[in-house]
Amino acid sequence: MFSKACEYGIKAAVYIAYKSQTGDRVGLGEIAKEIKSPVAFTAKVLQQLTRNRIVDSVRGPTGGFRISKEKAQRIKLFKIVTVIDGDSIYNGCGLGFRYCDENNPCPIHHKFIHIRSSLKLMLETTSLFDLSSDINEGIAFLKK
Amino acid sequence: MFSKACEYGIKAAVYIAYKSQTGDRVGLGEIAKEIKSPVAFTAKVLQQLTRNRIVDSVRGPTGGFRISKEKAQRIKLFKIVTVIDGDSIYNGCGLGFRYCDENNPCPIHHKFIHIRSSLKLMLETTSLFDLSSDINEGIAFLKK
DNA sequence: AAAATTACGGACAATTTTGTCCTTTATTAT
DNA sequence: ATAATAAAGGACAAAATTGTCCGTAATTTT
Repeated sequence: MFSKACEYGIKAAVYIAYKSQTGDRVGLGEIAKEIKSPVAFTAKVLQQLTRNRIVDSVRGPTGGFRISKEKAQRIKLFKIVTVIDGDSIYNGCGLGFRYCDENNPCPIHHKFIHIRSSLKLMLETTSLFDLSSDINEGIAFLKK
Repeated sequence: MFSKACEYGIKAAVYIAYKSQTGDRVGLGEIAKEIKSPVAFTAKVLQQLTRNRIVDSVRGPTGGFRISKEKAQRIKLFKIVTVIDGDSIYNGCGLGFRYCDENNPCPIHHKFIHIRSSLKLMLETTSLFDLSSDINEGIAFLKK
């Protein structure tokens, strides 16, 4: 479904949002450990998120990553997925055709359209804040 | 969503089902040309479909691939996808966790469960016959 | 000012996926 | 029987994705 990079990106962002509640920043090392991801690779993904202003980073001691509560509420999964994986998951044709639409549908176009739009809607309506709250309340987990 | 191999597999199977209506077999060359896929790579995919008895192949002159009408009605997309890509699309966790379920959900588990199950249902209920009929009637296309 | 810490960024390596080439095997037509 | 045809299958190659290493830049502490 999503690339590994995107999976790490989502997990990292959720963890950062979760830890940012106390106000202080989280370091790369802690993030990678908590979401069980390769450190250097996670660093690359976080760079993407930083460049796209999804997370906010500061170098040096006491530095690290952070996402304000307001931002966590505003940023939706949609944004992260689009930045890392592009729009093909929710916009692309199920069979990979470049030009596939209502007027020129591939064989599975109509079967797929509902699934893709509900996926898109879910991504568009799920905020980092929603997800980090679930971690907070012990409803969801980032490990195991 | 699906791998390239799986996309080619679905297209090839639909085309074979479509051409099998007249009774005669289709060769690899024609299939690859019609679905615009790399010939040798498509051959590998067709071998998988053949080994799993999704299509039926015969070597030598007048040989080629075929799918009987009965089989086209019986074979669902689900089978093809599972054989080529495995079950991770409809069974796997959205964030790639090995153990993610109702009792130990990842942050997006509940958001995803509906999408995954409707994808699975769609794959389970769409037969090759359905798809090839649409080609037949000019409702859907395999090219462009 | 110097040292320590942490993200940034470039280059490189491993793995997986995608794609090619060529020989072998089965089948049919001559 | 022999030649021709078409799929099967193994080995190899290219590209994309995933992952590592190491020096640089920014920031804070001493």
